[in-house]
Amino acid sequence: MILKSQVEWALHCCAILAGLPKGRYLSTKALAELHGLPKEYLSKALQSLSQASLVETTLGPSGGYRLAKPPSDINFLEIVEAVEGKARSFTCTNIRANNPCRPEGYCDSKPCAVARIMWEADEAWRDTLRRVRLSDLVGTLSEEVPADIWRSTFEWVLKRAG
Amino acid sequence: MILKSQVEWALHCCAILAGLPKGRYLSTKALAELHGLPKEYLSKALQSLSQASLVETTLGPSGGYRLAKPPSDINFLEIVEAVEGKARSFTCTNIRANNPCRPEGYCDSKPCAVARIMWEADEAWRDTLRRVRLSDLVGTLSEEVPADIWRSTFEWVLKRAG
DNA sequence: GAATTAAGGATATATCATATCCGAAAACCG
DNA sequence: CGGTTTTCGGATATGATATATCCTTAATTC
Ligand code: FES
Ligand code: FES
Repeated sequence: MILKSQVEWALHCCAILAGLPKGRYLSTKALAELHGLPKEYLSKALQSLSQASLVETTLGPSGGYRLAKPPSDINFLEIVEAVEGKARSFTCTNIRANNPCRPEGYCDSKPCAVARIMWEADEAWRDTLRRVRLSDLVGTLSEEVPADIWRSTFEWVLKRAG
Repeated sequence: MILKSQVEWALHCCAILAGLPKGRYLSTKALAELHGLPKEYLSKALQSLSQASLVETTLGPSGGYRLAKPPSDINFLEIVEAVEGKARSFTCTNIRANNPCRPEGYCDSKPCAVARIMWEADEAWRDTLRRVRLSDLVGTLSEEVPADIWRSTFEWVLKRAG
């Protein structure tokens, strides 16, 4: 069970977009160059964010992506689910129904106890991600990333933002 | 990100093994038949449990598997990790290092804030699984599974336990 | 000695992640 | 208007992993 690398890409891209001045857009090309990623494939991740209404786009030169909501209104789970899907990590194939001792046509009233526990763990994972806002991440990064790198990065970004 | 179906198989098999009388073994063949699973492939999952020292085996006719510890000493996480591996679900490929604004040879002092949050969520998932013991599962099942099915299942099992 | 079993290696297949390419439509710019 | 730049979606190729089967070996029972 391994998350796709798109998750890392999407989260980092959102962190950059969160630092854009109001109304400006940043292109896939710039985001790919900044993170050293394949432009075409990163584009798929950004499309997922777009379909989830987390980012807005505009076409043409000076086009690209910007956040659709303020960073304090976006949490980690939304971003992760946008690229990874909302499906639970554990899927029950109902193997208990294969028990030869069951009466013919017996129907379970509840989901299996095993599945319920696995889903509870899944929910704990989602809860943790739901509690972290994109603005929290930006706050942490601005403290931890050395000031000169932080500043020059956004200079680099602004030079390319349409 | 999806767990393998072996996880469901392993958990259900452990629940059955937990109900075996002390010292008895149950074969792969019986476990596969009881759950309607491919014997050869289920065998791989049981081998994983064996390598994790969760179950013990013996060869020959009347051989098979039994728990290596009492059900109250085995938690869900041990079983899940035995078949699924202990690797974290999020892997950081350190894309921040590709930032062209970084000074040559700059070295990060901490793991990336993004990765730390994803790992925290992963840990919440593991914590939930760690807190549920195999004996808890057996307790729940014995309450929820209709008494006649529960009883006839273990009669079925005992008939095949070596 | 014959039958049964777990263990492990080799292999085949299906599904999914990763990656690239192309054409269409929209926006900007001269 | 025409050329350029951009997102978007579809098609396709490749690699890794999950799923599944087969076969050999060694241990155990009878
Ligand atoms: S039958 Fe699917 S988890 Fe129990
Ligand atoms: S560089 Fe990997 S999560 Fe930030």
